[in-house]
Amino acid sequence: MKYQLVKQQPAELPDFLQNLNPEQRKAASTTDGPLLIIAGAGSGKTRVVTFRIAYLLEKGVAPYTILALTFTNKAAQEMKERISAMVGGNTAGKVWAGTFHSIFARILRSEAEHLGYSSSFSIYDSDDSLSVIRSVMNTLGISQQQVPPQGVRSRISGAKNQMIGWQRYAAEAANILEKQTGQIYQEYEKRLRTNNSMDFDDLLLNMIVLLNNFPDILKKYQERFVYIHVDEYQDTNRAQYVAVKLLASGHHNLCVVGDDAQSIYKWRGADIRNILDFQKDYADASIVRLEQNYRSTKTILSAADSVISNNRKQLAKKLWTDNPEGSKITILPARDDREEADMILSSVRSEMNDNFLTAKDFAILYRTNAQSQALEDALRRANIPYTIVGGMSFYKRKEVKDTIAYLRLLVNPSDSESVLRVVNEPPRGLGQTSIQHIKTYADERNITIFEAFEQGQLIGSIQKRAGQAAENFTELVKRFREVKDSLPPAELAVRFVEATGLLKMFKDENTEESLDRWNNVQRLLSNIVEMETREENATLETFLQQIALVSDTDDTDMTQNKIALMTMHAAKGLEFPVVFIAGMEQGLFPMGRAENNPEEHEEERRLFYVGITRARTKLYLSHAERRFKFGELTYAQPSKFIGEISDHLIEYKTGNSPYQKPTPVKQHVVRQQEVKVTRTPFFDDIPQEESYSQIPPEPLTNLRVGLKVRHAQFGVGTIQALTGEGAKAQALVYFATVGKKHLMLQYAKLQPV
DNA sequence: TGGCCGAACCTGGTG
DNA sequence: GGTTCGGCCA
Repeated sequence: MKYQLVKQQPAELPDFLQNLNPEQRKAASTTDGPLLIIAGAGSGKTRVVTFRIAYLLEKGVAPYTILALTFTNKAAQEMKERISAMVGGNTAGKVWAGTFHSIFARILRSEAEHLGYSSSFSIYDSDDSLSVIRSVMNTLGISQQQVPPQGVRSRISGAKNQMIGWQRYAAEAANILEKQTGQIYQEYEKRLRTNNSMDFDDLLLNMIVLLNNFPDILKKYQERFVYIHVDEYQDTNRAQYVAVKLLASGHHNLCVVGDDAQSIYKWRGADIRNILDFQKDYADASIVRLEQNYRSTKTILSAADSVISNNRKQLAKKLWTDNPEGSKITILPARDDREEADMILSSVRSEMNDNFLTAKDFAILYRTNAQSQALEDALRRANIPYTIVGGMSFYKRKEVKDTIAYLRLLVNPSDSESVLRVVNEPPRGLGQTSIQHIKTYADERNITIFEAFEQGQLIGSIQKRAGQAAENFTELVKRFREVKDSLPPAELAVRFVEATGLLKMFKDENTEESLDRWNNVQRLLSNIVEMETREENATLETFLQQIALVSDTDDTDMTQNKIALMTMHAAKGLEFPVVFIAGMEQGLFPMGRAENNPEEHEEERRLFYVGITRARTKLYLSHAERRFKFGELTYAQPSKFIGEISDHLIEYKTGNSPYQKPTPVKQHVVRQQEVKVTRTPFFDDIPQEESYSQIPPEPLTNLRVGLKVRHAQFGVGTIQALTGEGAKAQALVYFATVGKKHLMLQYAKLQPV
């Protein structure tokens, strides 16, 4: 069988393709024409795509004619690194590999004039969009109580992802809410235009407008991108689908990779039909199925399979593995979120000791970011290193956003959002009233806010002092705009931010919080310095574009020896030896609102499938009888998803918690399955501190499992386990030279390295 | 104008 | 539990 396949393939296939299995090899070497790779979880998808690109490069294809689109920066990063490792950084660096948003932003940046933007357009993130929407609603006199701005934003974004403009949206509006949304949508678009700004959705939409309206440009990019790859194709939305189709209709060499079972982004417009209908769209498409899983044990894979088989819509495929049976899936039933965290930690501890694992071998996954709190507390108390992927983003902090807004002012004078954001930060004596008058003044004369500020003293409706303050502000910005191109970006940014008084304000306030903010601003500024050393022709514009498109999911360093905490969404594409999925409860996972909606319910199930298949050797599922939500104690039943896993794959860890069952809480307000009480009664009843912790105390040394240490005789090794106390304390250390050694700490004198 | 306080929202996930 | 917004007062 193997022989025959080798014979079928032309002999000139490079050696490195021999490292792939027959299907993988077929996928990597089928370079011409449309190709659909259905890649099950853990089937070596990224490997195949990178091998394919390496193969193309090997064949002499020019790197800058290869386009690879991903959804996350992380995926793009990984792809670039792997290609680099195979063909060298020089060639790899020229491949167009990046997220849809970043690649399109790059193209739009250079073609901006065609669309009536300047190339220094700002990119608004969802918070920026939201504040524009709020401001629009104020102008239109639409109450934010009656019409939640968040909902407006998601409806507008949804429309944009379906490529529905405000005209059509307004025309098709079926109820008052949609009519109002249409109104806001129209004004919102106008604002972004005059601000010379695009939101995330515009990056996709404007790309399509560009390709549709300018045949020359379409031709240019169709010719440039000879080989196009799209990762996670099941997650593409309408706009992405159309853009890809336009680009690929030149050379028809479109390779899409995806797994319908891992489609978890319907809520942001992903259309699963894009992958289901690929063969209809591209009649001559080849299809390759990657069904061998190299990641997980048979147990984990069967569990994933038994869960996903409850979904109806699926592409035919059957994952299998040669990996061992592995141990059963362990359920951790906890009384509350705190005990859940402790049970997870004690499992971490015993896995570390029994199987010589270190922190980086573990991931704790959850449905909502809010769940990280209890887990973090426990990890901190136990002194176990951890890292949070995603969550409250550094770039979403107020002080960081303010700094970014200041920097945007230097490059994009039309960006009124940014002007208004920082004009009184630090306080410059320009309150809401004055600003409202200046806005009116600007509207009447059809000038930008910034221009109105420049004429501050001429504005009759505001006080002299406010007018002066407005002018001073513009002077400050203009002073730095003038020197913008003669200073290196980092120096420009540092001096400008210094001059704004933002840093001084935080210093003067001198509270823990304000110093923290000061630090964050410094951290952002040092990012510019870093970029400057990394890229030769770095400008403030490129910096702003880069940070507009990064999320915190991306810049977490997963190589550090830390336990990773993240949502299951953020975990897609990753794998860990041991995975915990926390919060397996009805109403939390699956989420409450998915309960009565079959489609959403199936999406939740696919998310669970993604979560399960992150695990290589061991999976734990935990649930709590009650947990804090919005500062309130809520009760829930274990998730029905647990019941979808075949019984023989599961074992229960019995609740052997030494702490006493708390006295029943008084005054329940019962609604369906949930019981809510206020926080106080429950916590007053039980001792606050570690009395019920199952975690053994930390050894009193600076040594930790996972730590690299030097031994006089054996050299450098890694601590696999620590046992005993005082004079009996022992470490199990793995040395590259001599293998595992049990060492008495009082004699061995291990030095951390 | 700006600071303080309570109310109301939030948390469903990403670029 | 945190954050943001709006109202009230100095």
